[in-house]
Formats: sequence, structure tokens, C-alpha cells
Amino acid sequence: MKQELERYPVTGRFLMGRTRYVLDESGKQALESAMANVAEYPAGTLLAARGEIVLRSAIMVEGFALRVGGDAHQRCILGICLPGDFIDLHAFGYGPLDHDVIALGAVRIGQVDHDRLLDHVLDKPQLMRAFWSATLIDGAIQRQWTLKVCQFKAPRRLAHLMCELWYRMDMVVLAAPTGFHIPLTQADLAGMCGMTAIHLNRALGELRRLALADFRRGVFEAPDRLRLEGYAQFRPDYLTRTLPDTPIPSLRYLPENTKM
Amino acid sequence: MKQELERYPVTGRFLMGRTRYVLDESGKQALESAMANVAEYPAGTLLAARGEIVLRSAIMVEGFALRVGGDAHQRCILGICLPGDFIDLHAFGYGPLDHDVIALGAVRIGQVDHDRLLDHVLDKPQLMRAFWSATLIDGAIQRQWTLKVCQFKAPRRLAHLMCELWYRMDMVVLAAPTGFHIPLTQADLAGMCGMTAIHLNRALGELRRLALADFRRGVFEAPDRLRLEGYAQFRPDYLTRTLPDTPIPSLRYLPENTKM
DNA sequence: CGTTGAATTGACACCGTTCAACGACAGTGG
DNA sequence: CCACTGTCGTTGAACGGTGTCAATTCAACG
Repeated sequence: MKQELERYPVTGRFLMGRTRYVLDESGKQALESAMANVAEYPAGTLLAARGEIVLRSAIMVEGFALRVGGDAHQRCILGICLPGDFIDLHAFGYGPLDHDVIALGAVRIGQVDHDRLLDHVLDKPQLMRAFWSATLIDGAIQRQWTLKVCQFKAPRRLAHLMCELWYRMDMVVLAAPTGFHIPLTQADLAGMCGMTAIHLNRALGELRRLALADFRRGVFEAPDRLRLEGYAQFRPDYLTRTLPDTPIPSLRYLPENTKM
Repeated sequence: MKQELERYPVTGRFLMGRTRYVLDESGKQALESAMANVAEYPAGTLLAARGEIVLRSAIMVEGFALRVGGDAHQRCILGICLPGDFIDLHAFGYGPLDHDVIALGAVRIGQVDHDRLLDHVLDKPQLMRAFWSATLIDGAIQRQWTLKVCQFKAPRRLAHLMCELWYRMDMVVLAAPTGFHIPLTQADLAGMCGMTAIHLNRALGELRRLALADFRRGVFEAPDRLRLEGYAQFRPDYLTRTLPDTPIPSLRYLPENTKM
């Protein structure tokens, strides 16, 4: 994996641990060279605004960003971009964004104009396949967020969110065995769980009381990961889109999966 | 549009009113011939089961289906398939489903094996593009559902859902100017809004009391569509993925500043 | 006519919001 | 060093939306 990051410093985390194997070396290189225009932005930058017709796409290289929906009265966080995630791939050629994307801390992103990206995509079907795959995973995550808000109460909602983030950080080699670091505030977490910052604080207090997890100033730690996942009823299938020990029929002919 | 349905009786509603224009006649015909294997199933049929590796995809020709997540104890409805929607396109080659799909009333669907569909897709990039587009629209809808559950209380949640369904029915030429028909129960609506059937009943009562909408035995009717959409703060942009040509709906039916 | 599932209503407990106040901490400038 | 300041985190109390349980009515259908 470190090899992958050295070889593809901008796009090396794209789909890492998931369906990155649909790309061969030429596909990875085409993507890497396409996204080579790297820029840095400070915390709070509006990376993409709702209603705006996006003419270029960007991939998160370092840092994080939040997808923010709703109005000023009731801001709601609809998703989070980790390193390796595309920021606005779903706007690629299909109209304006329906939400804002705001940098969470300082970020470094790789950018490309849509017309240039389109050339690559038409030239290499595996790229469009990878992009489609990425948006499918985003969709699965979104379904899970809907489900989470619908069926869990506050403490379990928070626990489930942290389990998901832990897995996603794991897949892009940014997590430790005991937890991970991410510059979120309790208000951000509340927005992601569909509740008030005050109530999130109480939910977090409950997790602390149960000795399941802790989160202070951007540092998440859990003493017993399995116990936390059990509490949250967390099943990571939806993140990986693969079934353990079972090959994916349609993709059987493709190159070997990078082992995880 | 009727012409389109006569020419493509199985797939004519696919992306109708949205990005169907990315397909030319040859693309439409390739799709129509691929999905030609039409079958009918009675109400309640499990059209696709979670955890199962899907080897074929299906498009809804006539009837409806619900995407059901969660366990038996707390069933949650994550989405709904209307005529023209693919039932399991997001599982095309990318692993097992994360939810069940259950027929709502009797359905007629067109099916195709994945390997055959894959041939078509590799042969015609416009097909993959259309499929990608369809899953992007699904993703936008899913984001909106998350948002809806997070920021609205029961009555507005229900109103927003009905506005969305009305638009989607419109786009596949199944709605009337005063409403539409869809064989949902109040329990189904409750599952889609993330609340109890009992509470949904009260939310529906509130909409009736406000003379905004009515729903009885599968028949939805609203005397003043614009007023309903204003109440629900409904903006259809996310469904069409094109620039809105309508002005921002009036907010005058909203209550005061507080939580909505 | 009886059966069945859906819709409706009331009483009550609980979860989450709201408002208010306070505490902890980092950065800044004296 | 200190005071000042703003953001974030924490806590308590009151309110209201929503879930739960129970009972009743209604519509559809054999």
C-alpha cells in the first residue's frame, strides 16, 4: 500500500481497499496524470457550492471535507470526504450540485477539468467503471446513513457513524488499531447524526459511560473495537461491496485484487 | 412520449424526463432488446434479497417495489422503484445487495443476465453512461431522503415525500394534474419517512387539516400543488439533474423561524 | 355475515430540542 | 506573566415531538 501511495501520490488512495483492482497500471497512471493539478485550501473553504454547475472535478489528497445540505437555519451534514474520495464526481456532467462541500481543516486536492476527464473516460472504459463504482459505494453509504437515522437512537447512531469512519480510515491507511484522528467538532458529529450538538454531547457521554468509545478534540479512541461494532450493530459489507471468500462473478476475469 | 412507450414498451420509461437523451436510437434499441425477458410477479414477491449476489438486473415495467433495510424488528424503507427504474442496477457487478426489494402490488419487470448486459455496456459506452447517470440520480434522491429525515418533522417529511413521488410519477407519465395513484399503505409511508405508522397517521391528519393533501387507499390528491410544495420546501432540482427553470417556491406557508 | 387488514384515536412515557448558564481550553495582545 | 476573547464542550430544567400500548372503527372481500 505504501508502494501504491509512492507511485500515485495524488490518486493512490482512490478506491483503495475497495474496487481499486478494476484499474490496471495504465488506468491508474492515466488517472494520476489527469488529476496532477494539486492545490491547497485553508479550513472552511467552500470547495463546491450548491446550484453551481461544476466544470471540474477534484479528489481529496489530504484533509477532509463535509457535504452540507439544508439551509442556514438547520444545517445538515450529508456526507464526508476522506482522502481518496472524489469531492464532486457525482456532478460530472450531470448538472448542478445539490449541496455545499466545505473543507474541514486545511485540505490538498487534485483537480481536473471535466472535458479533459471525459477524454480519459471515453478512452479507457475501466476509468468510467471505476468512477461508477465509486459513486455506487457513495450511494451505499448514503443508504446506510438514511437507515441509521431512521432506526437508531442517538448513542447507537453515533457509535455506528464512528465505526463507519474507522473502517473508511482503515481502508485508506489512516487509522490506528486503537482509533483515529479527524478534525471534527461535536457540532459536526451532531450534523452527521441528525441531532443537536447538545444531544450529541449526551450521546457521547453515554458511550463514555459504557466504556465503548471516546472522542476529544478530534481524537477518537475505542478500547474494544468488536464490542463497539456489536453495540452499533455495524456490518461493514456496504463499504467494501465484496462478499468475503466469494469472487465477484462478473469481474472474475479482471486482474488480481490487491490483498488487504 | 407515448411514441417512446410504443417503440420501447419495456424500457421506454428508463430515465424519461431526465437524462434519457444520452441514449441515441441504437442505444435505446440495444437496451430494449437486452431487457426483453419480461416476467410478472404477485404482490409481496421478494424481487431481490440482501446478501445475495445478483447475477441479473431488472427494470420495473409496470408496478412498484420497495427497498427495505433494517431487520424484522425495525423495518425501514430506503427507497421506492417506479416504472422505468432499475431494481438492482447498483448491484451490477459490485457485490451483494445491502437491502431487500419487495414488490408493492403485482409487478411486471424486464430482466437480463449481467454477463449479457456487460457485453452491451462494453459495446456501447453511452449505455454505461446512462446507467451511471441513473445511479447518480438514485444517489441524489437518497441524499434528499437523509436530509428530509434529519431536518423535518413528521408532517413536512410526509409532504416532501409526496411531492417527490408526484414529480417522479410525472416524469414517467403516470400522474394526473390533481394527484396520482400508488398502492402504498400508511405503514409503508411511515417506513419511508422514518416514523411509526401511528405517527404518520397523525402527520397525514395534519396535512388534511391544513387542506394541503389527502391520501386514502392508494389515492393521493392535493388541491394546490404549489402550496403543498411551498409547505414542504420542495425543490425538484435533485430529481432532474438540470438547471431549475422555476423560481424559488414561496416560503410564506412556513411557520415562524423555528424548527420545521 | 364474519374475517381480515388498514386506519384512527386516546393515554402515557420517553427521547430529543430548546434555552440558559457555566466550564475548559487555545490564541492573542497587553 | 496576565487578562481578554472566542470556540468548543458540558450540564440542568422545561417543553414538545414521537414511540408505545390498547382499543375501536372502517373498508374490502370471501
